[in-house]
Amino acid sequence: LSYLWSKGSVWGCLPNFYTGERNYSHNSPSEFYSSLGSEGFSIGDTSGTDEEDTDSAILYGTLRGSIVGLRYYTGVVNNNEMVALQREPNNPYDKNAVKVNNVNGDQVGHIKKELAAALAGIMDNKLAVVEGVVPYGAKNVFTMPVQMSFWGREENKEAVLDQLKMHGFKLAPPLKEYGFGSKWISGKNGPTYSAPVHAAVHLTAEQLKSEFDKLFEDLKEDDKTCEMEGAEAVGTLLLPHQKQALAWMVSRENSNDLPPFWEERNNFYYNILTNFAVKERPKNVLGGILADDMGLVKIFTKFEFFCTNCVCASTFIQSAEKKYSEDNPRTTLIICPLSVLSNWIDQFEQHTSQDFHLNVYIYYGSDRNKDPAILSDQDVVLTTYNILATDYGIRDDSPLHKIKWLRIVLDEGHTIRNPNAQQTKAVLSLEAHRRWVLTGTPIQNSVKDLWSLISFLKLKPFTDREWWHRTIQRPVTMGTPGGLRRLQSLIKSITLRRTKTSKVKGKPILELPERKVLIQHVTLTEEERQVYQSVKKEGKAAINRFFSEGTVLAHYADILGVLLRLRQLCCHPHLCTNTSSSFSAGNNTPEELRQMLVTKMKLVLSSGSDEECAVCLESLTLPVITHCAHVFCKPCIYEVIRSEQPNASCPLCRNELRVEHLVECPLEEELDSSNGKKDDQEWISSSKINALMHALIELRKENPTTKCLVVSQFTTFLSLIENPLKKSGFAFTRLDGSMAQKKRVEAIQCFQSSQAGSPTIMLLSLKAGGVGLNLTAASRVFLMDPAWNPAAEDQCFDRCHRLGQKYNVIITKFIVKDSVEENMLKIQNKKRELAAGAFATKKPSASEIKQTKINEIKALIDL
DNA sequence: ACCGCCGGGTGCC
DNA sequence: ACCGCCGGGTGCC
Repeated sequence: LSYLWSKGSVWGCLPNFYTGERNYSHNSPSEFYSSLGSEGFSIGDTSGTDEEDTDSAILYGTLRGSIVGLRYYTGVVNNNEMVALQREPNNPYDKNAVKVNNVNGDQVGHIKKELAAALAGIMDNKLAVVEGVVPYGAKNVFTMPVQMSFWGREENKEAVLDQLKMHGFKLAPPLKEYGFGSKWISGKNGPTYSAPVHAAVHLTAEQLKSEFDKLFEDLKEDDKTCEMEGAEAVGTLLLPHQKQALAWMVSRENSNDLPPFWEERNNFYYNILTNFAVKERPKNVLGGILADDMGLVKIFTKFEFFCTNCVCASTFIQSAEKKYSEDNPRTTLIICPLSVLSNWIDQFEQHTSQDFHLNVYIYYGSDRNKDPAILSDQDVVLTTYNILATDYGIRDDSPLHKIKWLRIVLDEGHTIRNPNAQQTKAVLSLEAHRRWVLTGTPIQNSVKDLWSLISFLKLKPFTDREWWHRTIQRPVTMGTPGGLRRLQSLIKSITLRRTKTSKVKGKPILELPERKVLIQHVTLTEEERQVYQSVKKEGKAAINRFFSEGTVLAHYADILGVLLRLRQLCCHPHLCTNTSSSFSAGNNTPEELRQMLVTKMKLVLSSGSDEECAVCLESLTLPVITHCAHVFCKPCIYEVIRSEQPNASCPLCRNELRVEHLVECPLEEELDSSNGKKDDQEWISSSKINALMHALIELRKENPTTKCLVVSQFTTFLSLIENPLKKSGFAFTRLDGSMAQKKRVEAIQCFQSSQAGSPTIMLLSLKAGGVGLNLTAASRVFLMDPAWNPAAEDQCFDRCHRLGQKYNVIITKFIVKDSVEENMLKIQNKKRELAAGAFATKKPSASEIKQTKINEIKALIDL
């Protein structure tokens, strides 16, 4: 039958199939694996094809086949061992070739050609994923049997069965025990049935979520309760749970244990999930995951750890006599989001003493030194995910990828949870002896989120997505018995989890005072209301027009602009100075067009709406704007253009896309929406300022030493608030994103001081500083304007509601009645519900994200 | 004998 | 591979 196949006559209905002209790429098994159902997928495509949706795959059935040509290859397998089936379209003898690899990636043989002819089309068209297990006969010299399972989406099932039938094959119903343990049900297929059953019952999202919550909390931490003193060189006192963490981390870095799921059996090392065996002892991860939601503890612990283990491992302090080399590197690479970079810098500065000094190089900014020799001569190199991805992605000159590091620390490690994001690829291709992940939320949406982290830790065999998926992810999401237990034992062996509610020896490690959130409604004056209503009326009319024209997405930036102006008007009339609307789309000069696009991009970036890149679905790396006014990461959109050439189109609106049309954001400028300050304008108050001042003065009467944070997203608003603070004699300080590092540290120290006369108020911009920012001197927070994302608010509140807070924390949110702010509160609540119930639900596609945003816009402006 | 049968050479895709 | 397949040697009983 195979000749029919290769002539393509049977497949006339499938375009571009086996014409012999197509360029096949050598997909690795994992690439193939992850791309199930993704052929033809394009972002923004609403046809329903879902990227990488391996979760919804069902088992079509199984088929027994044979692996031939064993004697030509070195790869060996055991009975019941899993094998990977991989297409080999460029095989000179048979373009249908399917090769068989063992878990280690060594080739075992090929699928017999008649069967390969049937599989090739199924695999190339991604109609099904075919997985193999060698049931027995592993010692055979020339051939061995292989039990294959076919997985795919429901709608492809018929096509798969048809194609197999055409080649004279028929699937047998699934074997229940497939892929688990060694209990194989006979080698015979028995009678065949026309309708294979689905393999397992799915857990409900709720069940999964509760199982998952338990996953981390149930860990028996017997081995994680030894304490260890910090190195003398670091003269900081450690709390008991910090000492425990330190001891655990040091032991992890010097671990001799077998990695999880490996056992020693008569001089071989067996992986009990895949049944793979090797002679050499598999290395354990030297490192692990610190899933710790206590920002401060985290900062200190990681620093203490760093220094202490440098001493313990004799890799640093006594290093003067030691020769560094590729095998004995010196440098720890720390990668973090930009928002916490300054915390790390602070930490290193604060802990530098005469006795203990680290060479820290901050690999950031356009003048960063790209000489690998310089970098590998540091003790610490600090950089951000964006810098790493930029170096790695666009030009091919990433010095960070030319060095084998002593240790890599990923701060906020969940940043890399998307395996397709540039940042993730850049991180996964770094080399190091020891690896750490710091994250408060190792699992954000589903088990999938863990793969990048596990892969980063180089835990075999999970670095290959096929084995991760077959042994962990699918058993968990399909609710296969034991699946969760597997995941739990994996997590347990490499993770230290401490939360605010964790207990050590029966005692909570942290007892935090209460935290209360109050909402204070504010009514605008008649005058303010008039301005607000007129701007709203105008904006609503424009947005209505966009809806009726169907151009909402094209005017996304304009709409954010309208909402921004309304939010500003709720705070103070002077915030809304940039009233020049960009609705006009006349015949502009290229320079005017460029300026307009830059303005739009800045608007999107500064609107506080947490824009994501629709390609990688992460926050924007090196934002660029297209001619159609959509903003993406530069590496992401370049990739889109490259892969779709010569005629690339915008992932969001399908308009023409060209590299030369992309406009970059002028870098590192302060992205404040309220530019063009008008200092000459006479100061006036506003309803919100009045409400704030009233509250502050009342508070001062009650207790003059109480310290407050006054938080806003608009730094200009903070400036306007300075005036009445001065007039009423308040001592205050200020912290916002535009301040130089030194000034920030000063402001924080000054505010945290308990000395008489120290400032009682800090004007704080919502996103200033990262998780590590410690403002526990404050026990009151006034949030002047609501944020789009409730998590941003919570993170801000946690800056004072954390270890070290002695008083109950009261947070007051000012919300203007009958305004966009009230609607924002509703959306916040929805987001909270969504976040709580979102576990195991599918990640929304780019178009779904935009649709959600459109719905939000409607709700916000009362449409 | 344009067969059958024998036994040696050979062997993935 | 203790197979299948190939192609050369061979040929009544």
